[in-house]
Amino acid sequence: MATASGTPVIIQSDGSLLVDVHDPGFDAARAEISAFAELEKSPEHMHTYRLSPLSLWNAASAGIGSDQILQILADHGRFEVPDNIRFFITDTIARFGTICLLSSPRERQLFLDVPDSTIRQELMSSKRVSRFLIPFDMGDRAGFLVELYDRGTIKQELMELGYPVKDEAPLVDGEPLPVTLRQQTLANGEFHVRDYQLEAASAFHGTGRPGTGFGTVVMPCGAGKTAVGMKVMEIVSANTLILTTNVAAVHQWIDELLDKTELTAEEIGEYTGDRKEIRPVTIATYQILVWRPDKEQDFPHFKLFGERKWGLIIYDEVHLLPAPVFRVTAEIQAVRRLGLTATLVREDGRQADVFSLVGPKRYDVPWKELEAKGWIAEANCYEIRIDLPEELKVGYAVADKRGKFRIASENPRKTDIARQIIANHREDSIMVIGQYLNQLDELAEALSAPLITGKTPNPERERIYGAFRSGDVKVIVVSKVANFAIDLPDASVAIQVSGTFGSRQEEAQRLGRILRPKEKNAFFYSVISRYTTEETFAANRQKFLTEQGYKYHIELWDS
DNA sequence: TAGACAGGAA
DNA sequence: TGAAATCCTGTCTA
Repeated sequence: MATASGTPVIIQSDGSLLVDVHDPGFDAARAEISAFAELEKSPEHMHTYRLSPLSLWNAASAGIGSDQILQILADHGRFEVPDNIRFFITDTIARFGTICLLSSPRERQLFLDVPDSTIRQELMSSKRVSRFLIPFDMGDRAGFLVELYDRGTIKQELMELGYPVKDEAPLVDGEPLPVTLRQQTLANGEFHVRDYQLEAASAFHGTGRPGTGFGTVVMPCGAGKTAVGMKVMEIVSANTLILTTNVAAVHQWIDELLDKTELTAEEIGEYTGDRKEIRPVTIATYQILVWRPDKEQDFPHFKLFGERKWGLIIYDEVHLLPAPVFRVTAEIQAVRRLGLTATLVREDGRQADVFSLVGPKRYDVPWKELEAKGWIAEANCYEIRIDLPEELKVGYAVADKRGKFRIASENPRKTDIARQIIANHREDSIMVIGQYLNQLDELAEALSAPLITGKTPNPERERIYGAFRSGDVKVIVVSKVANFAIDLPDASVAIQVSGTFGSRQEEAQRLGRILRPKEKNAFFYSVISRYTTEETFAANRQKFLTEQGYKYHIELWDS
């Protein structure tokens, strides 16, 4: 048995990893095991990670082998790795690569290389998979022929069966288009792609190695995912389709491309509700793609994918990729695909589809590392727990689940707390974020701060943003627009008074909002009603940040 | 041609 | 679990 210090990980035979937060080896262990395990729970003393097939396959596709994983577990493990886990890891990792997709001598068909005859039989006896397969021997290799257009679907189906396909079939280059990054931008002077952004871009492209050129890059908000995208565009230098979540993001991509690449305005097209330009570089929203006149009909804008010979498709915020777009994505597996995201977690559980159809995780960088290097601000996270006022307690007790959450969220004492926090940050720009419009109305009134919601007309928003940016206004109150609006100015303090039911994404995004002014420390306060359902959901929301190494300071305040 | 607004969708 | 925001299209007005 190893020594007591520096061995924070307890590996259990159910596939969970318990990690002791107080062990001196905690930080080192967390950094290493997060490459192949997902954080499940993170209460104060003991964090739980889980080994899943997907978490292991992401590691495998990044070139991490089972020997290396077992070594890491041996190094940090307090006890020996249970036998079944040892087998689970070796077997699971070995599955990645047992089936490969290669080019075949036949035009319009690919070769599925399945060396193991038992697996070949298993595939043939599966109804869902066998209809795509034509038994075929390529030289001395046994396997199947697959139609080119089934490339994505077959990967999806095999993943379902527990066989992630290593896709090494060639990609098409698309219509060439020279893309050159500027050293000197029009707006801000010098422009350098940061070292980690370069690493991400080359991890994605792998200098043309088979099996690369598609995949996902995971990076926090504010770390410059756009720069990674532009670097990849430069490497690929072909017609590019960029898909984003909203019109503001479309405009931001266009502005960035004009500012930081030699592309001209004539080469860049906007494909949204407003305009339908299709140019060598085209930026579209997901929503226009999934729009259709009615449920019976097909998606008319899917034709965008066939309008040009795209050499690269960039999926911005790939964790929000709508389900129907997966269908098209399945059909365009020969095109290079880059997914960009701050988190691979999808609340709809379609992580496996992202893996199969966009590609495995090629690169991620821990927030804490960027913070240490000074690229994003240092964050202090506080959870402040307050009591429900006596007069609301009875109402709370008799309310149903959603009623409880709402009462707890709208706890009127939060106003006072917000006021106190603001008083402690006289010099800072402060954003108060919440989810219920009534509550925000009252808060804005009480704090005499401007309020921005979805209904706020654009000119009004601009005016408030301007005042906030210049420092004339120190405090603004914002609704869920904060989750979407990318033109929102930076703040260094955020006070969250209510949030969505346990959405990890949302918490991450909101913290990301305040990490940008890197010369200042950032403060993130989450105000929670004590002894209510809100505590449970808040705990879930925090999971993602704890996974990234942030520590929440929990404080009890009474007003 | 641009905007404002209503209605539906996911 | 529910509320809110967004986007798209179509229509009307100037």
